[in-house]
Amino acid sequence: MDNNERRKQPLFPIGIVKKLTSLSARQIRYYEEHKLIQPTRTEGNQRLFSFEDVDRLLEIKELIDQGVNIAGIKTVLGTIDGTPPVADIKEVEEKNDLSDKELHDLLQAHIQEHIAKPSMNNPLIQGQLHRFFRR
DNA sequence: CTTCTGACA
DNA sequence: TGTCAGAA
Repeated sequence: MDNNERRKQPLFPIGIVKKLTSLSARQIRYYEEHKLIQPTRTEGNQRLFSFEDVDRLLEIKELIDQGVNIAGIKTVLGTIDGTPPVADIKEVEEKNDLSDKELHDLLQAHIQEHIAKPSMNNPLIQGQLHRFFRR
């Protein structure tokens, strides 16, 4: 059993994750709905999070604290089921109040043309995010 | 007692 | 996002 496997092991319930991330259960469930994380379930339908999930939630929290909204977070971290991180977001510079879908579609179109490096934490991205994805 | 889903004075 | 209800 390698370390990567350990990181994916479903281990803790939402109560523990709340303490580990300082996020509310409401937020944690909300981020799951938006495919930012993918905790497994127990037989009783209870969520079980892995170290990997906690790490992602920590990254999400950082962005939330920086004032980045869901759309912005998806742009930086990408979703669990596909959407990779994006780098260039100049295209949305003027548009500041896009809905998640509009922004998603706009970014997807952009990705088609300028295939960017899926960097988990591109300094250039984070530096501009607060300007384009302010709540 | 803890967590889950759905809903909104 | 918080919080309440009703169920598991």
